[in-house]
Amino acid sequence: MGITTKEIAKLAGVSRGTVDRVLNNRGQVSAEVKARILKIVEDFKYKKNVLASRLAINEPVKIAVVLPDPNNDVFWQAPLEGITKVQSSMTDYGMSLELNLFNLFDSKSYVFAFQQAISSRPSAILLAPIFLKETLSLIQMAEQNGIPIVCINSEIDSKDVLSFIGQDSLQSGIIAGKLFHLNSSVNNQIVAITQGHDAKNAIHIKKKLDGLKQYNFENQCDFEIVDIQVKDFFNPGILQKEVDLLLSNPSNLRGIFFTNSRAYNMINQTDLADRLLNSATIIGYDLLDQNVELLKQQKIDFLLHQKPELQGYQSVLSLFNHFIHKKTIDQKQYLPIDIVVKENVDSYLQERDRMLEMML
Amino acid sequence: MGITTKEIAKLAGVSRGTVDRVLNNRGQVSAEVKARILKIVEDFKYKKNVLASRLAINEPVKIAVVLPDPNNDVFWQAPLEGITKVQSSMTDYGMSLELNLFNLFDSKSYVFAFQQAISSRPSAILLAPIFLKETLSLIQMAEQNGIPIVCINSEIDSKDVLSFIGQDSLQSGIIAGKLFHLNSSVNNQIVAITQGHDAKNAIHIKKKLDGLKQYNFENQCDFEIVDIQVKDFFNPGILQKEVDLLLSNPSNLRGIFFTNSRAYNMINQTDLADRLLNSATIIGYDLLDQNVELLKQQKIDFLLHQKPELQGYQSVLSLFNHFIHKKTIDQKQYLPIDIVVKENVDSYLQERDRMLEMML
DNA sequence: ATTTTTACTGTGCACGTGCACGGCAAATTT
DNA sequence: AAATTTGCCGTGCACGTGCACAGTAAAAAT
Repeated sequence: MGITTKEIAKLAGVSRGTVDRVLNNRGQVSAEVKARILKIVEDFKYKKNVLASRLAINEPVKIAVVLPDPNNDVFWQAPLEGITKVQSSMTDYGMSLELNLFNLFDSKSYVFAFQQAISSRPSAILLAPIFLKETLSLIQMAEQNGIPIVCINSEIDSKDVLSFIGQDSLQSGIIAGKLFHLNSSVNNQIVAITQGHDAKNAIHIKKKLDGLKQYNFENQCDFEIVDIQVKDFFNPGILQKEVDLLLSNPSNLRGIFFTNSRAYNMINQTDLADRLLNSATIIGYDLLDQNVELLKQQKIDFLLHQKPELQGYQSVLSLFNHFIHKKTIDQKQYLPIDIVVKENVDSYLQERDRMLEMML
Repeated sequence: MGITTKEIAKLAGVSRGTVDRVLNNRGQVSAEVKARILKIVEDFKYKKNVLASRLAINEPVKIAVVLPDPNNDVFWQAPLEGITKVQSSMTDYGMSLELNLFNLFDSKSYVFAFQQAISSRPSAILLAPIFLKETLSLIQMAEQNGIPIVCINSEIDSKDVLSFIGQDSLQSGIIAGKLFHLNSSVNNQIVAITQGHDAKNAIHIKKKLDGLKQYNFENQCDFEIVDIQVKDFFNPGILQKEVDLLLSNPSNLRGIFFTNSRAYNMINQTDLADRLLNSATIIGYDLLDQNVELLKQQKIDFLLHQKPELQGYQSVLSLFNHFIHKKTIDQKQYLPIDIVVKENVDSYLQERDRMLEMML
């Protein structure tokens, strides 16, 4: 295969130890010998054997994972699966994960989980920065302890973040606008439905709305975009009341934009779909089982896929490249914005399942 | 991290060699000792360290790659990049690639490349089965030599194929139908443009057409679907003549479906786009530079992305899992059918570039 | 002139697994 | 009873790299 340090040593007429010092910049080598060795390295395109290297180092890299508990919100099961599935292969390379789950609806538990993570002195923290305010100071704390942070799903503008892995939310809103635009109905009212809780904390949700408005503006669509904030997505009564309000006036409705992954809640717990009868375009997020079911029933027209498993996988892989392969990793890793319809949803589901199996 | 064979040996009161014989089913171990060892393996959930294992085996796995030369058709550059980029990481694991490129338009060179591949006695062959007739007997020949085959891009129905990695072409045609359907124009003529050369050999192109027709039928769209076979996609004169023919009669044109990746050829070398002025939906395949440019100029409305780099990457990864990790791999690995529009094309391009960097 | 420092370079063990070889009793054959 | 075979087990080297330690000259200091 490739040339080894031993062979380099023989060619250079020195011992392997000397070659090793040159390769790892550990000094203590005369200029001429160093040059001679580097020449050989160049000529024979020496690449270090990562297997042997990791085997020799044998010092574990611990990653602290700070994510919402999937028991509070199914969405977070996917990233977690992506992360844990890849774990088994990583242990060979000396990477281990430590989970610190928190309650999505309790900022206290968020802070606690984060502090717990820091105090375990990990090599890095893998974070879903749900609570905006609390996050910034916590990130600084990690920074002071020299612990790099990788964020997934929600984008945080901080230079102390090693990398963000997730979707470009603005662009995703723009796509939503485009999809509403494809429908050549004369109606021009678009209702964007947000969860009250999100509106406060999650900037990425706000960006989705901005994107929608931006598309509207740039393409002179003349859509009338109505923001609706629903306090409790799990309360059927409240949801039904919102639906009644929505459909009360003579219908000018062109589409509904669910900004989070809980479209299924409103559609399944109200008579929304029955009363609309495909007269409006419905767009939601994420391939949760219930959303997929509604997509196949044509009660949802488009799902925007955020590839949450891939977010988990890719974040771990990035840290792997950073720590093991010493590669530089991109500060922003925007995942593709997949447009999922009834006809291609199965292909995405298959990909997801296979990905979780194949992961190296 | 995990328990090692040495530790198992100590716990079982035997030497590491004995543990090794049990783990690798090499016999020569008394039943009681074997049971004792397996018990410990169970209890401590022993997992072999793949790094050390590969390092010790040190026997290369050679993969022969039989693909069209990208110089004949740009499309094939992408799979090749996916394959070669991952190569560097694979060498550590003892996998090496041997390229056998052939001329896309010359079946002789295809047969030659394949035979060349077989005679190099590789562990497996990675194949783009372009020429249908020739392929079947060649596959049998490989089978007789005990060389497994993985196919990409074009699906071959043969049980002698270890795995197919590519798109579900039928489903992809269905998606095209859906996209034409979104446009609520009254026009109902859809023109499918195929390259004469493809029509003869490539079953996956035929399947795309079948998919389009199937959508039309199942959703009672009443589209009039017209097949056009263009002999030479690289001859501007012929292309222009086809366009003139196409736009001669009073326009009932709803959309144009380019079944291969060469939409850019007809659009750039004729006045098609100027005369249509967005009155018809244009669908093409693949994110070639020129196609992307046309998408951004709104001269193409949708591109169906086949993720060719991923095809290359995933096929090598599958072989990796098969040979190194001894995993079973799926016989059909359908990639997702990505719907690419002006607004999300950049996200796909970014993903592509990043993928080629990140590959483990 | 002897010791100490400096500037290098070589040696050897470790990481975990694969595998060839050798050893050593007990069972079997001559 | 001696020789051979069989079944079972341990030892030791290899893979390629990291790293601690020892070693060896020449240069500098005493």
